[in-house]
Amino acid sequence: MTLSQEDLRQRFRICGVKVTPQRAAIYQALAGRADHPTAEDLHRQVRRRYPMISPNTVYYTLGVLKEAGLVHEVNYWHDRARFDANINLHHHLICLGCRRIQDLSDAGLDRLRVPSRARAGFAITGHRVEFHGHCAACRRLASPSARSRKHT
Amino acid sequence: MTLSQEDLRQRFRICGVKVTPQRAAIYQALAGRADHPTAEDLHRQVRRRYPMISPNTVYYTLGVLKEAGLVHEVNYWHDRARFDANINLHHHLICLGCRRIQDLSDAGLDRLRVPSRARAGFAITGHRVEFHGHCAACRRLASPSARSRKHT
DNA sequence: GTGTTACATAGGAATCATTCCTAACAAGGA
DNA sequence: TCCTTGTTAGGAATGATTCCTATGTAACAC
Repeated sequence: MTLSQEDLRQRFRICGVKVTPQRAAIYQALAGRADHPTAEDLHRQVRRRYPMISPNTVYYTLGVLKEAGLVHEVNYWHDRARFDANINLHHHLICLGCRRIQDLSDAGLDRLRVPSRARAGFAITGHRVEFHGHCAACRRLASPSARSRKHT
Repeated sequence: MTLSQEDLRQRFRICGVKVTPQRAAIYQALAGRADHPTAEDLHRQVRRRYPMISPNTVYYTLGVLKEAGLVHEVNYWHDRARFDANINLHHHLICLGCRRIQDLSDAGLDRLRVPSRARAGFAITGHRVEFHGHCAACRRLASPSARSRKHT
């Protein structure tokens, strides 16, 4: 899903993000893919057009775009593995403030189904719902600046 | 939720995992917490009892327990950040074989709610559903050994 | 036009979670 | 007791990401 240069400029302008050739290339590369590439994937791809582009610029740019809401990071907290001894089906409340993860059990959520035509040959073995928001403690602080700059 | 030593032994035996003091301590530490600690968190905690325990042992043990199904890793693919230019609410089909992530749009899933009493003061701002399974391509391979040893 | 400011970029070093490698160790069976 | 196999600790290696810094560049005054 490639964008016209003009659409891209406008989209960036609305979000207050300066347009540069590198940024446009990174965004276009991401928008043109149906999967969910890593920074390295994007770097490899963009490098074909801009051989001098550094991984650094890709990371920096993705940070800027994320901050501006133009792109999303698919996997929150990719930075460290987190473990759980509760192996029963359950779901998670993820606090965007303190990054803590609480368990949530809900029979309704356990029963989710999606129409098979939407799954395109995908054989589903399990699922999990994650809710994002702010826990009681973080809401009490009520300071918007408390939202960590990292990871959304 | 601490376990009696006997319960733990039995649980491990059922899954074919050898019991050692370190393993018991790591599992108990994990089972005793309501949040979802990292390997480092667990190491710090277990170290109070076993000052000589190495981070390495914690990683190795968590790997063994995960393999045996005694613990779960909460965040799949924590190892790399993955990005998405599609900022509309949508959900994901995650292939456990090739680790690819497909988008899934479904109005029903967009409307999920959980009973407020289950949320315990948590203010929800968004949610996302992830389905795990095997994509058409990986099913065609149909080789159970294709499931990567890493990351479940 | 020139200076100033602010942000972009590239390159290299640094960080840090995780894995790899290896040697010492422990338990169970022959 | 010897062998085998899996466990542990320590240290080195890896690799994604961040930090630091110098240079580049665009906009904006002066």
